[in-house]
Amino acid sequence: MIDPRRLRMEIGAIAERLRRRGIDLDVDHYRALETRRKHLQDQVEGLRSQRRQASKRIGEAKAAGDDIAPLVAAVGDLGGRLADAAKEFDAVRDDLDKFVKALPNPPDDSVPPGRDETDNVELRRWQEPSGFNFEPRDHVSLAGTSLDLGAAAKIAGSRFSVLRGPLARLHRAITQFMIDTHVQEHGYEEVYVPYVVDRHTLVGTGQLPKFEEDLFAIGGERDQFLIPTAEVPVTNLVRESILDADELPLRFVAHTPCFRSEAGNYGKDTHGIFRQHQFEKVELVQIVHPDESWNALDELTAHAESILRKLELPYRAVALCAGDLGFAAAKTIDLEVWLPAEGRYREISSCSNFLDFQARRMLARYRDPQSGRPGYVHTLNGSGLAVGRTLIALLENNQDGTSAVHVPDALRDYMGGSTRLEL
RNA sequence: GGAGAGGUGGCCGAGCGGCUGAAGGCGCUCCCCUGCUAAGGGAGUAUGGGCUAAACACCCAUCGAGGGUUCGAAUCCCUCCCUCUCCGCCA
Repeated sequence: MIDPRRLRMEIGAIAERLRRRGIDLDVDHYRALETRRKHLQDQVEGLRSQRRQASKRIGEAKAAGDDIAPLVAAVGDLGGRLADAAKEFDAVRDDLDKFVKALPNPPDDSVPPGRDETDNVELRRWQEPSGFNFEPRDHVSLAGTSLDLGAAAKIAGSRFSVLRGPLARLHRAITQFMIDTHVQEHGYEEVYVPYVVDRHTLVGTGQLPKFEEDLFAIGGERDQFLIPTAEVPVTNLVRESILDADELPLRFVAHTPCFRSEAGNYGKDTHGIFRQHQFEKVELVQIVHPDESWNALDELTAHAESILRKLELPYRAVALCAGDLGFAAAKTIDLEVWLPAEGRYREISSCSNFLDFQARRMLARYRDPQSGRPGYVHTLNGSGLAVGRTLIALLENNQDGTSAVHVPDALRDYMGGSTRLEL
């Protein structure tokens, strides 16, 4: 959430920055709401103050044994006027709140301009894709009977998958390897969290109120949703709290399934398991001091990159342009892995700095030891990595023209010592 | 799912419908005293919002959440949520 005070004072500048995202902020609408808010708040608080004084006097008169009837009469319809004004004020405040909560995070100045992914800027590459002296097969072909999309469709519908035997094991091995690496080498604390969250939690990280159609609602009596990413429950761990400055940074790693309805993505990536309604992800989340978040973004991105390197997967890092940025992010670095069958790089991790945007929504603060006052923390997260997509990348990059794929050294211990996976 | 108890400030814990943003204690911060330690004395110590260039002051809100009664609600009524104990069921 954008700081309401800054919005009030520098709406023009903020509108300018949001324009980089392709957002046209309705400044007049905002100003009108804000003017009414100011007026009504003044009125409501004034009336409440009056009521308080009057009630206090009645109390004192009563204690003194005086007749309170005239005093009560003098209050008149103050209660009624207050109720009317309060109702109006609440409505305006709710409108304003909705308006502000629907505004995305303004891009950081370092974010490249552009409208969509074609304007993203490549930052670096690691290992050029190795050529094959045969036509590379895609992951569906390589997986063979270990990937049963038909069975998944039968029991759940499209965009779900069933993995069997060696493929299921590889999927699990990848997950364990990633968690262990982040815990042992990068200093993250492993957390296990609910896969179901309530509305309030999703507002905290920014999925709601704007993107409800992308989520899986539990339905029935319960106003709950399946998590679209571990970011949601894990970041909300610090919701409505004031942390000691020396507790920071908090670094969490969580492995969870992720559920996305992705209503707007029909017809996109329909082949194989690249884009699914349910997928697994190992997620990195950091809660940091506001001075540290840009450093933390570099570090977190490097942590995710180290997984790709250990798995010997060619990748590149890309800075998302302003128009391609997610709602809550001030800046995002995507990691894209090389997929030989597609002959291009595809997203496998997305590392973002949200600054205080989520913290403000969540009321996640820390105590500044200097001033003694609470300040908002900064939050970050990144996939480290998406498990299903890592699986795809491993199959496709490690094929050798046979029915088997090579298992990288990093995974060998997790695969019972196997160097090759027979599919 | 059934029965009961309870949700108050960082924690513990009071709180006749009015003077309670909230007693008291603990903790924490600062100061004094003390030749060290222990003890002691004093002051301070919620969050959000408004106002402000900003701060102070001031104003408003908040005692699980939401409604209601009342001139006035932490205190009364209703609904919901959560925690704990016992029983049942169960990975």
